[in-house]
Parts: sequence; structure tokens; C-alpha cells
Amino acid sequence: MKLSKLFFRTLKEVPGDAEAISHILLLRAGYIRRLGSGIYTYLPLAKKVLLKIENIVREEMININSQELLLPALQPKEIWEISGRWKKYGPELMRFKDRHDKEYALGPTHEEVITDLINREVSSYKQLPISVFQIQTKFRDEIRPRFGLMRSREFIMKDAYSFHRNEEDLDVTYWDMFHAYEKILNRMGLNFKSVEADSGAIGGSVSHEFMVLTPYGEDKILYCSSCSYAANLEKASSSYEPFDTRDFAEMDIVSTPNAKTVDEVSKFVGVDQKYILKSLMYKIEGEPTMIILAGDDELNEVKLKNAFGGKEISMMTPDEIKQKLDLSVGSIGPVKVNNIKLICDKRVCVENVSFYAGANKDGYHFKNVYFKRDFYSDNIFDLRVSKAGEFCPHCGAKLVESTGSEAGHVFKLGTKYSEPMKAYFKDENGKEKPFEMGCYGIGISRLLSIVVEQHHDEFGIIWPATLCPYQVIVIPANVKDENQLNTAEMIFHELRDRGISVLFDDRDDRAGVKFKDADLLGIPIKIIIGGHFSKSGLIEIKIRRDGSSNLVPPDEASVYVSLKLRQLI
RNA sequence: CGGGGUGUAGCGCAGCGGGAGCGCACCUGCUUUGGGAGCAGGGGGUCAGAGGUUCAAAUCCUCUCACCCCGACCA
Repeated sequence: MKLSKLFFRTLKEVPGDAEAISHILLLRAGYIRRLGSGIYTYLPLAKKVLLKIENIVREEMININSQELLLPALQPKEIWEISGRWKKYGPELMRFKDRHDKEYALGPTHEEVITDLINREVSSYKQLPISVFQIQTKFRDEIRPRFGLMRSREFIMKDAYSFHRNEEDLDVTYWDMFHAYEKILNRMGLNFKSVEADSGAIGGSVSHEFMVLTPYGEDKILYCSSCSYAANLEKASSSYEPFDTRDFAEMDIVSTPNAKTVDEVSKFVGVDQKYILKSLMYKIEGEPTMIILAGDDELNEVKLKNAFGGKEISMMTPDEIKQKLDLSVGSIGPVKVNNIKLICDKRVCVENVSFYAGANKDGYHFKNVYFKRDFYSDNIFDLRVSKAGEFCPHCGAKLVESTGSEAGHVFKLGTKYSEPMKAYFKDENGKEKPFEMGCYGIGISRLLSIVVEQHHDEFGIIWPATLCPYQVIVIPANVKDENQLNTAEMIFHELRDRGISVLFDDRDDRAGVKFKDADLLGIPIKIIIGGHFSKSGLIEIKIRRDGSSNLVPPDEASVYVSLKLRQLI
């Protein structure tokens, strides 16, 4: 491809609304352009990279016997009503009416469509398992699109679905997918962690997210500095330094005027925050419930919700607490409350530890409050937000926190969709059973961004050799020098004939401009025919990633480059 | 949806009652040619839109629209 003919343009200045480095570089290098909020055009360079991403994904899917198909993006309302998600999915679902006033959604995901299809086509256990995938544009009416391609309203995704006769069979495919995802991300040269995740709106039991470590990620993860443990912050657990124990002392009431928060009480009585019990009032399915945590901990609402099977939970307002329970925030505590349900984080459920706790009387706290002796609950769960610096639940090494961006997500759905959609097959005994399902997504267009987040420097993008839009760029420093131009053209043709994808910078620009553009675009190898060539007849081959360069005779260029390319992969 | 902000040339911005400007990009010419060149000349605008105040509005007021940031939300 001659650069003079390539539909692209690089920008020196950064469009004001770009913040993430990947967004800035993809705009500056002429890969993407914004059409509206969260809507982007992929220019030819980006399309080439997308195809490479897709093909890596495609290969690994086919490797584990998943078959490619293409489902409709346009989906009638009815199918979403059967699964119950027309109501449940919320405003993120792009909806509209056609001219007959019939309602539709633009698919954000395809569980309904595929379950319906498989139900129609598959009726016997003999046809199972079956695994299918598609690469398609999806739509989500995101509350707030962000960071360019990282969170957009129209995006490209690979989603796969599998159907099984039982859980054991699902388990096999689930882990096949899991390992395929690892391979895919490794082939793209990404540094990532697979984490245990909350399954959120899609539902199901087991779920892992593939988090790529990036500064502009929207999720926080904790991972072990030693073993492979990693988890989404909302799911992470940890072990921690034990409390100091003390023999029982008599409980006492102390005046704590104007000390309401844990911090204030801690300062007033001169005791570390962790020895002050934090008592929070929540409504769980309407029932007022007191939640007890150590003072320096924060409640993890996701853990709370999961502990109660996904029931509706909400924090009570100070007014509600006053009206319904005649307690005021700042002096609430678990001691001597009989009519309120009590839930404890397991960290505070240890004997021989002396706590302070609200006395349920304005301006007073109890001291020497002991678990079991002074407060007790059967409802003991891990409810706290784990923190960096605490210890891995598997191996005990320190946990590290990082932000990450979700590149992929695998779920075991079980019968969450097949049951309500009455998607059944006949088992060996002729009995009707719902399909056991799994679903597996990878954000194709998001990966374009994620890869740039991890592969760039101050000069621009540095594509891994597996994803570059072109492998080599041939640069005659001065196109008016016929000797340079002819040699460059010869090398260009030779490389092309070897099946190497190559750009030829035939533009009548100064060398500096061409170098800057080549670096910005992120082409792995530059071949420069310029000053060195005119002096010594040697051409320069420069590697984008480390800036190293070598001088070789022109007729050895193509061999040298093919060799280098193999090393770069 | 709440809070904050911005809409002026393709991009980045200044101007904030009286001439629509600067830098980059673009076009022409000459020079230059190894890390985003120099000089000279040139084209490009419904100052987001509608209404209002004023002798006079990009500038002040009202409404609408679009976009961005923070938060709530989130396969």
C-alpha cells in the first residue's frame, strides 16, 4: 500500500475530549473518528487491526469446536418478554418502534435469540453438546460512554454460547473457553488476570472475567503477588492481621459527646478504629437489618446482596431509622437490640476481643463489648471490602490492587434462560430437561483500545506483530532522489512478493515527518533508504519496539525482515 | 437522573457590547530534505439553534439542542 493512497490522516493536536491514552493515539494516528457520543468510525487502519483481532479469536474458538454463525442484531420485543428481560434489563437496552408501532431491541447480547434457535433445532441429548459463536456489532444505551472504544454505545463483540445435557458437560466447555481466552489474550501480548467475578445482570453461578491491567480500567481488582489468585474487588476475599485479644472485662457505658463517626469515636476514646464496631442499617427485602463491621472496614454491598440470594437491599436513611426504630445514626450498636435482625461480618466474630459499640443512646457508647457475650448473630458472612496489603486467601502472600479493563467474561448460566424460555431436550430416558448453558464474551473493539493502552510509548502505538495493520513500512527519505526511490520501490515489491504486508511511504515529505508518522501508526519495522544508503549503499532497518537498528545491503533486506518478523511474534 | 462545564474555520483555542481572530491542517509558488521545515501568497465562518434586550449581540437574558467531566449504574 502506498501511503499517498492510504485513507488516513494523522493529527498533531489532540482532540479535546480524548482522555485515555488509547483514545488519544487512535485518534491522532488516524485509526478512528467519532461520529457521536460513544459512536466511532473505524478507518481502514483500524479495520485491519480489528480483522486480525477477530481472526485470532476465530481460530481459538474453532480450536475448541465452537461454530461460527450470525444472529440478528434486530430483535423483536416478544423474545425479550419471554425471558423477562424486557423489563429487567433496564434503560441500557436500545429500544424503538417500527412504523407499525411494533417494538424492537437492538441486541446488547444474544441469550434469548440463541436459546430460541437451539430450542427449535435441537431436541435430543444426542445432538449435545453444541457450541456456537458470532462476531457482531452490539448496542448498549450506556449511561455514560467513556474512554473512546473502551465503553461505547455501539461496539463489536464476539459472543459464544454453549448448550449441554448436564452440569459436568457444561464444566468441560466452560474451562475450554477459559483456556481459549487465555490463549487469545496471550497471542495479543496482553498482561492480564483472570478473576472470579460477580455474574451481575446476566446471572448464573460461576463466572470469570479477564481483566487487562490498564490505568484507565473501570474496575478494581486485587491479585496475589505470589500465586495466581485474583478477584474483582466486589468479590475478593482476604485474610488479615488478627485483633489483639483481651480477657473479659465488664461492659461499661461511656459518654461520647459529639462523637458519631467511627473516626470521631476512635479519637475520643483513644482506641484504634478497628476496635470500634461499625453498625449500619439496611433494609433487606423491606426488613430493617443491622450490619456489624469492624470500624476500619467498608461494607461490600455486592457481598451483602449475594449473601441474601440477590434480594433487594438498600441503605436506610437517618430519617427512616429515627422513625421506625427510634435510633439515631452515630450511636447505633448491636448490644441489647432484640427486635432487629443482626448480621455480622466474620472479621468481628471473634471471642476475647474488646470492642466499642454504639449504646443506642445519643452520646453514649459501650466499652468492653465482646462477641457472643454481648452480641451474637447466626448470620455471619464475609461482607467487607478487601484491601491491598492484606493477605491472599490461598497462599497468604500480600495482595496488590490494580485497575483493569474487562476484555472478556465467561459465565455458567445453568438453566437461567432455558427454564423460563422452555428450552428443553429429551435425555436418555426420554425425559424433558432444560439445557445447561454457558455464555462467553470478548470485546473485539474494546481490545483495539486495550492493546494500545498496554502497547505504546511517548511517540505512538507499538503494535504487537500479531495485530499490526502492516508489518513493515518502507521509507525513502527523499522521494526526489531517484536512486533512493527506486531502491525503496524494489524492496517494497520484494517484501510484498514474500507475503509481507508493507506500507510504502512515497509521500513528498521531509524524512522527519515520515518517521514521526511511522512511529505514531505503530508499524513494527521501518526500512529507511536515505543518507546511509546514499553514502554506503546500505539501508537501515529499525525496530519500533526497542528502537534498535541495523544496516544491511538492499538485496538482503527481505530475508532480514522476514527473520526479524518471526522473532517479534 | 443529580452536580459542573463547553459549543467561534477540518482540529486545538483566544475574543465576551461597535472591525471574526491566532496556531495547526489545507491550496499556490520558491527554497529545504534523517525526527512533525522556512519564506511569500491564498481559500475557508449562519460565532450550535430559536427567541428576546439594545442604535448595535459571538459577547447580555430566556429556551432548545449537542458534547465533555464527576457521581449514581454496568455484559
